[in-house]
Amino acid sequence: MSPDISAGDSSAAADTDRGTRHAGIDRDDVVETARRLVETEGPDALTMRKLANELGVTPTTLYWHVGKREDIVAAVIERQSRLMAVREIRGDTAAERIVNAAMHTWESALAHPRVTGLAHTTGASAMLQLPQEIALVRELDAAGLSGDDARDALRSILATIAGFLVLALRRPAPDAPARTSHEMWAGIEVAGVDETTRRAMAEPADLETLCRTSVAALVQHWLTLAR
Amino acid sequence: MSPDISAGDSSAAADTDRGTRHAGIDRDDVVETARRLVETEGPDALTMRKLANELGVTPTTLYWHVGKREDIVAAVIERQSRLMAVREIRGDTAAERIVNAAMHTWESALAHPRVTGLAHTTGASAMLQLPQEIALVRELDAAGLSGDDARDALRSILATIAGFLVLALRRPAPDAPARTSHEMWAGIEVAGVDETTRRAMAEPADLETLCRTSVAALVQHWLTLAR
DNA sequence: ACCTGAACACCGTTCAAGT
DNA sequence: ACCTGAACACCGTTCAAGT
Repeated sequence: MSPDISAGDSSAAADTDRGTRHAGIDRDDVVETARRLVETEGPDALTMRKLANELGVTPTTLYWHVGKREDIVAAVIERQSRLMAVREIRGDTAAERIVNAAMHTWESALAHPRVTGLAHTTGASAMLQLPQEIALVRELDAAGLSGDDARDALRSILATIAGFLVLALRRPAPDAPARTSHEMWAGIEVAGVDETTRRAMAEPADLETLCRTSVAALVQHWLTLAR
Repeated sequence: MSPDISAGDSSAAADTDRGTRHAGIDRDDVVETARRLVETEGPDALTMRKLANELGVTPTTLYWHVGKREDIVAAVIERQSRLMAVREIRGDTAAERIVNAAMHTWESALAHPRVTGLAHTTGASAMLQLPQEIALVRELDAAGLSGDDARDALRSILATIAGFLVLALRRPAPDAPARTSHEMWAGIEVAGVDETTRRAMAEPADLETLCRTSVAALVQHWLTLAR
């Protein structure tokens, strides 16, 4: 759509022979353009031809500068992880600070849903949120959790957040029927379950609140192992 | 690979004019063959041409009997969910029975990793595990959790299990580098983190044990709202 | 060193046509 | 009613060739 060929805000690499046989594109331009493409149009829009078109080059050029699509995806995620700043951690008690640090991964994921989705389908979410993960480990350590206990607590907390993120980032295809859990409960009859319970099941949950509550419960559990 | 054209154990639909212009295929054959294809070769192997080939027909025929690929996927998952029997729930206390019921979703997912993976990428995991979900709600109800509290407890528990399943089902491409969290921790230096902690982070976790522990902690939390 | 053109082996989907 | 053949608009990737 946008005829904007130049690759944005990278400081160096000015207009060296633009328009000649050399496009003047470097690896950084490819990765950043790919990242923007994902962020604005979603993971499916990241095709070699579309990306090449955006840069004003041929798909083959991408292979020379970066590599195959998988490599471009990895580079995009690594770049995005550096763009996501680690926010200041607040809280008076150790538990509060841990929950706060944990919810930072939730927030930064929701702030970039499409890149997060890409990372998720590629199995590279760990790479994307490594900085937040480190910050979280520091808080666990400060609370007296170290070694294997710290690792188990970390994995437990992050797995739970990841599970909620899957639910939160699911953008339903506008036509498709009954995919979410509460939609399915709306259309069934179940024996042995209270009717008010069944109706509650048919309502969507407040995922953010529920995620925080769940994480808090886990933190409370893991802190019993501290010191 | 296998030259087995006939579509297995569906009772009706015998050999009506096999080999003529009518292939004698019906909707059930398509869905079951698709399901087996996913189970043996994974979600990526489910292409219209490959599935048609397996059935000895043309891709277009699939559109007549079932519909587009998305429809076939939905039918496969719905069929698989009926194939997965709900196992008996054990446990002396209410908490034990809830954890046991919850872990049934973990086990049945791991028993069919490829179909689960397909359901996961399609956002249809809820459809796949609806029977186990209902069984779990019955246990929550029996423990004195009903209405909104039961719903929140259910979503919390299932999200956590889903998060762990994502980790457990991730089959790493044989070449790809450092994708998992512990692999990344092996290759970095971090200030402010204990060295023994860092080494612990570089070790993989026992996901099943950790999942059960986490679910148990959540159950303990939610049961405080019971009655 | 950097980039193009053409080609290969795939996809999902549609549509007219056959029996 | 059931199925085929041909075609369209896409994919990722490779490879020889150009400047």
